[in-house]
Amino acid sequence: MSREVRVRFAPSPTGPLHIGGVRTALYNYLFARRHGGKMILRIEDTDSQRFVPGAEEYIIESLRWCGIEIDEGVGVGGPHAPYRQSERREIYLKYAKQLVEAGWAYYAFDTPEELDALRKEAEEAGKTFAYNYEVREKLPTSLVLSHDEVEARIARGDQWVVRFKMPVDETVAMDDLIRGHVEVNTSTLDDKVLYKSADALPTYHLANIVDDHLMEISHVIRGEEWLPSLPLHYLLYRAFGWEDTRPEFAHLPLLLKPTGGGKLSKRDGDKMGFPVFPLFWLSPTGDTAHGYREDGYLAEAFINMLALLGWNPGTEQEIFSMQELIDAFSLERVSKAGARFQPDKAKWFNAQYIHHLSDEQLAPIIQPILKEHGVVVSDEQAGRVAGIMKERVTLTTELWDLTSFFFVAPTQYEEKLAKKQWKGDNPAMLGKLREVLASIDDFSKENTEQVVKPWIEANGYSVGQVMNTLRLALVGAGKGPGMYDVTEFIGKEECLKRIDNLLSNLQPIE
RNA sequence: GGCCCAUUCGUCUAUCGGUUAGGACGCAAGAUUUUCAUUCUUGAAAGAGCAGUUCGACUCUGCUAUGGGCUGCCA
Repeated sequence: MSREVRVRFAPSPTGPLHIGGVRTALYNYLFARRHGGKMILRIEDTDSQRFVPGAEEYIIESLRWCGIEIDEGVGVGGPHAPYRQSERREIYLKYAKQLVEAGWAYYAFDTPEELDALRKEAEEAGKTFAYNYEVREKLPTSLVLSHDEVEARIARGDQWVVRFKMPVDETVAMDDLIRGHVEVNTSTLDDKVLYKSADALPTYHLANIVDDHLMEISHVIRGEEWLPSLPLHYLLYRAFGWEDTRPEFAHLPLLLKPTGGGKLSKRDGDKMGFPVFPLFWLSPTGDTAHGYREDGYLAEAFINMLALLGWNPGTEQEIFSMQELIDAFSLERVSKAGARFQPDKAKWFNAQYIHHLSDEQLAPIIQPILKEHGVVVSDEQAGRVAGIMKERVTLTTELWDLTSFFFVAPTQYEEKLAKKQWKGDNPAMLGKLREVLASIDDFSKENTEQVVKPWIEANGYSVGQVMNTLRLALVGAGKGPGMYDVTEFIGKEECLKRIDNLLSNLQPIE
């Protein structure tokens, strides 16, 4: 009885995919994988006005980065190709006509300008204009025009649209996998446009139902903003006679702004200082937007964070690999209420992931950053440095500031630390420490510590005093790992050089 | 305005009629520490309101309030 699970992610290429869209794609993907089904990518480019070049490529690259694999669709092909709606035009016209012939839809000849005027008029009268059963027979449609007149108008090139003839006073009973049973009376609905002659393309509603049917989609998992059009979609399945294979629906809660009201929008990111897009975006008009990838997030952490925004496993586990998400995912555990997006939590997830990376995994992440700053070292060395510092990394973009002193001697000294350490006996003490270090042959951190520690005690210094003065010389600032990690990595020669630098370049404070 | 959806700590959430309402982020305090971090411990912090149903409601029902979505020849 249960058929093959086939889900689709169907974005419209009107700009970069934002994280709400990524989450929708992710839930579709998890559901498909969980049930051994197929994930389809369909591009819904039925709005010729809002098409943005590059958006489709951006969407595909984003999904790839996130690890969301497409089984069938744009970029991969498949048995139902083409998967771009603009390449399926003839299909929709045929179905639109079928609906008109069966009496489920009609031609309407109003112009957009005329409708705008009607809306304005209604608004001034304190009402809302709705193109519905109350007004459709007063407007120039095939419902009132003679057959010949309709034919003549079409033949002479008048612009027309096909509208759905919404039934009057009927209850549509629907079931949603997340929200349960929902009922709506059709009299509250209007006659939606299904097809427009102006660009010979369908609107979302028609294209969506036709393609989901043709592509044998079993489950439609999409954002809650589509819930209001679900009755229309149910009715369309009925009008086409496809009710027996109508997919099941699941409407996901929306992602809300971190503060204030409303759903997360594309502009929030730069305004509030966090990315709303997976990848950096450069629009054809030159506008740019931050992306998680370029801002230093790991795809796995990003996905983990997104997965838990609106879904939870019912256990206290928080860190999930993609495979673990697949194994644990179910639509029943998706919450109903909108989820406020929390940038801080995204950072926390990222830090967790970075902390658990091995030196070998860290190397390819830090290498490009080092190269950018002209540092050429082996993967082994790069990984080692990243490994030493990873516990204080939240975003990979911080890696350079955190590790630069391993490769580059300080050129200036942090005032706060200098004030605290570069006074009293400390300059003299550092001079003596230099001699001690100069006498050491094995600069491994264990050995250095073995030599220096007794020396500190024997001379009555405190560990903090010695280490922080040394830190001033080697790092130049009050940050970084244990000093023996630093001495070992930079080596004896560099170590002594940096001490000499400090000794000869900075006047003691006081 | 109309229609629809939702409502547990500041935020993400657990709970599916009987719990000291649990966890996580963030916040605060303490411990560790060689700086910065990390880590650990502890703490503050919640059932929108009002009626019902019930021996008993966070959980079920209704109303109100609040939030959100839709109301385009956009998706």
